[in-house]
Amino acid sequence: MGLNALFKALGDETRREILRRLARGDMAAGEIAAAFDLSWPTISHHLSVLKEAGLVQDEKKGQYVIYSLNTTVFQDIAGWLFDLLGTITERQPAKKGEARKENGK
Amino acid sequence: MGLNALFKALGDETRREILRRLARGDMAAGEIAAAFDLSWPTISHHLSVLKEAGLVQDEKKGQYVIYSLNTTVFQDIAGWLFDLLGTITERQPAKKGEARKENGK
DNA sequence: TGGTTAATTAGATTTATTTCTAAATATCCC
DNA sequence: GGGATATTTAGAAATAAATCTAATTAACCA
Repeated sequence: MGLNALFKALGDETRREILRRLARGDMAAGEIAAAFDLSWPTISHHLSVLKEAGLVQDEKKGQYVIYSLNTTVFQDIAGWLFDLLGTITERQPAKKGEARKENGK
Repeated sequence: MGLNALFKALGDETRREILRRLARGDMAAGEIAAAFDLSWPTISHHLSVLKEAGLVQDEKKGQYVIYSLNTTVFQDIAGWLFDLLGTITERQPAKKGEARKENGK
């Protein structure tokens, strides 16, 4: 369920904002939490969703947990996008006014 | 909430499969429903989610409702992706082993 | 060791989402 | 018009998601 978790993770404004901040540089969990008007456990939960989706990584550094963006999964998104757009361009465009009735298989 | 609806819509396997089929060509609602092991109302609901997100369009054609992919919103996804990746490349890479402690504002 | 700071886990609550069946609406055709 | 087909709307049930407070775990420090 890679793409599912990925898109679900991205379908939340708070999580996208976390990613935007991590794009500027790595941050500790508490530093991230402080940037939002939400409780720490809530942010902690969002971070775990992002981590499950492969969008971020974490690394324990003493008493801190440093989060960083994992850019490799963006290839999955791009790949999915290209697949879909590729499929579109493959099909022959019907002539204007021509009816399509076949639905292949 | 454009991106929110967009990513949420994409976070469902059934809906992504609908998009994949529409990428091959326009289809009537019933034709789509027939391709899945789900009830018509369920598919109808998924179609409305996709429509809300701007991923598909519909057009009434006699007694049929023909759905088609709306490719323009993919620019939104690509734009969001590029923004994020752009932000990453903007930041100067820290030298190996060097600690980052600033968090900009 | 004991206190303080950092972060997560547990458990509960509220709100969304997915899915169904049944009913309603719209269009076609005779 | 009236029946048949296509699709959506209504309403309900089950599951998942977002959020909170309280409690727990982990690491530092004096």
